[in-house]
Amino acid sequence: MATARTKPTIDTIAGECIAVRLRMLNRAITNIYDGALRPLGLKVSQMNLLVAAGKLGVARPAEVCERLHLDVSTLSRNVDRMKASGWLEVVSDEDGRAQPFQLTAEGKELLDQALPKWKTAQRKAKEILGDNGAAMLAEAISRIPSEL
Amino acid sequence: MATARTKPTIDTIAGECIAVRLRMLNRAITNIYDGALRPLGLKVSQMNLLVAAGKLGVARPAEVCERLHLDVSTLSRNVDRMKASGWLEVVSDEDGRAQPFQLTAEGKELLDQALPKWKTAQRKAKEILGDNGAAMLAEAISRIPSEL
DNA sequence: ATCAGCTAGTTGCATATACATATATGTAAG
DNA sequence: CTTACATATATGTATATGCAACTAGCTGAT
Repeated sequence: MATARTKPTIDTIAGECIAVRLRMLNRAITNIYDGALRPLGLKVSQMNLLVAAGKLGVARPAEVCERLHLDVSTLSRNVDRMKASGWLEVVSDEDGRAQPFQLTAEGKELLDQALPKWKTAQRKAKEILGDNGAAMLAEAISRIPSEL
Repeated sequence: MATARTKPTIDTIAGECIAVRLRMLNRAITNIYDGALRPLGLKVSQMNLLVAAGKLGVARPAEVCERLHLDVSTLSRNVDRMKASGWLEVVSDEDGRAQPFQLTAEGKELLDQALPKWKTAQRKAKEILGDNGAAMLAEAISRIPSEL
């Protein structure tokens, strides 16, 4: 049953686990942005994709996934919903397998409307993370091993 | 259409958004732990609850949620699955509304088996976050406003 | 021209997450 | 005691996430 060993196991993980803390912080921060964006019917995960599409102009799913460390199947369905909302549209491509997408005019407008809401959330997030925290995030991301 | 304003909006959010970065890091780190724990049929979110239950002895859902900044409805269903797996069990309580839970012997054993897998993942996570990053997480969490 | 293998996305399945709402129980005011 | 309110948890609905398996289209070697 190994019960005797369990207590130290619990203490070790509870006291040190990075995943537990990072996930907790992620929930709290995500809720702040989602709350701010809710009047627009937009979630921060979706705003993220609007920005990525805007940044790339024509966005290839595989490229977006690599940049965002996001599974392609996740992106596929998130893009579906956003196409249904009229914020993204597929662009035709030589390669018959490709499904590159871009912002629609509606998507652009939504992004502009999101900016003030985002600023409010961003300010709150900065209060929690501090300047060090924000800088650390960027550094840590640069150290994520690229897939394979 | 506000298209002229869209470009600066995109650049501002893409360059600075804390949520985008935190969520990206969260995905990457969560995948590391989930990958390490997969042979046990355990996810890091569930390990988190095993540890919380172990730490509290008898865990009241509301208390767990407050500590972990987790919605009660989320916890409710996560605990359901873990009861079904035989890792958690409900404890009887005076208050008829309460559904406090605790680790089963099986849950304790699973935690012990998880420890070496966790250590592997924790080492990889530390390489990404660094000591500063790990310390920052704890500080940031302490600054999350309590609900209400 | 063909077939084997690679690449790009999608679909099946399961879990995690949260808001809104519902249910059940406890508690206090009268 | 009954009613009104508060508390603890569960349920309805929707999105996000990732692994496995699948489909469709491209490419190169024979």
